[in-house]
Amino acid sequence: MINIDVKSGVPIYEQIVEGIKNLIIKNVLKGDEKIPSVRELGRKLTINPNTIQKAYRELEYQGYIYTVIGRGNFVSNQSEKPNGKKVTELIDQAVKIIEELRYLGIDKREVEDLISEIYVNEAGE
Amino acid sequence: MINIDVKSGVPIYEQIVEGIKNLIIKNVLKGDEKIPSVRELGRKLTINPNTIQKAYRELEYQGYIYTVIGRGNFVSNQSEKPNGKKVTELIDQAVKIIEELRYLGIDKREVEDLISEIYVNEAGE
Amino acid sequence: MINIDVKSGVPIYEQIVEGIKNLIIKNVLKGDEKIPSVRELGRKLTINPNTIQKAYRELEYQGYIYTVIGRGNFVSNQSEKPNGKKVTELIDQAVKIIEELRYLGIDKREVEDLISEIYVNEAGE
Amino acid sequence: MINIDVKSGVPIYEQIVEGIKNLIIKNVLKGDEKIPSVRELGRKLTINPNTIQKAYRELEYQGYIYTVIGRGNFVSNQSEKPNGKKVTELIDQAVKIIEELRYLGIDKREVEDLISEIYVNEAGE
DNA sequence: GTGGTCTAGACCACT
DNA sequence: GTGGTCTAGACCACG
Repeated sequence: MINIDVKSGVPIYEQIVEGIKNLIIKNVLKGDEKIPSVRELGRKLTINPNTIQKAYRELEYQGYIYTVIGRGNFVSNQSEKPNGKKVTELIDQAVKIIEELRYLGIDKREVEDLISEIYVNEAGE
Repeated sequence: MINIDVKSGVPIYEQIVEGIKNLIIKNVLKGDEKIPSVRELGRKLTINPNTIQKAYRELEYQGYIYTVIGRGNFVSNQSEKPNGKKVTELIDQAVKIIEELRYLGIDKREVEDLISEIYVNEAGE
Repeated sequence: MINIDVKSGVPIYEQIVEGIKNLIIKNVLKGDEKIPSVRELGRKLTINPNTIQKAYRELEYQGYIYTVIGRGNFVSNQSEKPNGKKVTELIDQAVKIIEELRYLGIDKREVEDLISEIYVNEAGE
Repeated sequence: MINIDVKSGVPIYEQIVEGIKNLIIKNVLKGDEKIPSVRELGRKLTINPNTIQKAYRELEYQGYIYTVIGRGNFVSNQSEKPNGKKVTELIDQAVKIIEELRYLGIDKREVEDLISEIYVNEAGE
């Protein structure tokens, strides 16, 4: 379910963070669902469990999962996540990227189409 | 014109890349305009010229500036920039961020307003 | 009467210790009063009796309850509790926390108000 | 400057966090001052640098230090620290401890004396 | 079996 | 030289 590219230069733990976050955002992993144990995922991806754990700890800090010692890691319920600062940061990032796209000749229409595609399933959740 | 924050955790050379790129995108620095020499910028920002050099090499690689040996570094003309891969990457990044914003409860309208703000000056350039 | 939050990261047995200790301190559970059996509390909180057992052993070690084999667990009388080391430890903890509060800008007045609130019912007990 | 007790049961990295935090709170380490590198402190305390780093990362999360890659770790300026949630948590902890002290027979006067001792140097900073 | 901590040792990126 | 990442392997606490 998660693809790791060790040659990409992106830290492995970060790829795992992005991968799991993506599964949560796409609603493949749902609230209170158990995610693989550090050892299990380590075996599957042939990655050291410590690296997985670093990823899981980061996900916990960001509010996407919670840990129950002795039982495993679970997806947080969205409603419990604190937003605020996080949203502001994301918006700043989005603005920077869209400004660059604009500079490179992508016009408003194309960007709006992108947005529409992302929000297309809005009713369906 | 460029603000460096050593405490941010972002590598200094990368902050310089982003800073200059931003000036180019915002059209403060125009095509074929000369940008400061590595030594000059190093003095101004009290940063090691090697770090500036690294940033300039990265900007050149990304197609934002070109170097004339013995004369200095200059802003590329937009038309000369290769798009393709770069645009695709940026779009991927944008999609990921907007998906996350959507997950965090930001609705379509708010994102569209953002886009409109960025593209507001489109005619005027 | 005791709230367990498995997501908090605090071991469950420790939450039970704190919960019961709190009921004793707040005088909800009084000296020589019987507390629920490990099985009974386990059923109520849907927690493994072994975990409750561990909590009770810890409470007994700390002097808050005593066990009569075959009869159950009972709240100790305050006068029977050994102080000394325990009090010293608690004071050390309190000092550390208040020093940190001071560093974070909380002034003496605010801390004193806190104390007053806690000791407000002193006469009435 | 920091005493580590490997037999205490308290994780080493946590003892380091507490130790450094204490030096900062007591103003022994001042704003923007460099703290020992992970390797240096590791050598001094004969502890693995990875463990030191874990402690430093935690201190960074808590806002007590900041890291400049390639240069080292530095004490944050107090004014830059965000408070809010942290203060509330500390107050909750303080209340619990003082309630327990009260139960164990420590009277209001003794606790107030403690506060006065902690705040005695207030003018001197 | 689960996560949490720790060590030893290695390699890389940043300045 | 500094921090950042990663591995391999070990031991402990929790439930």
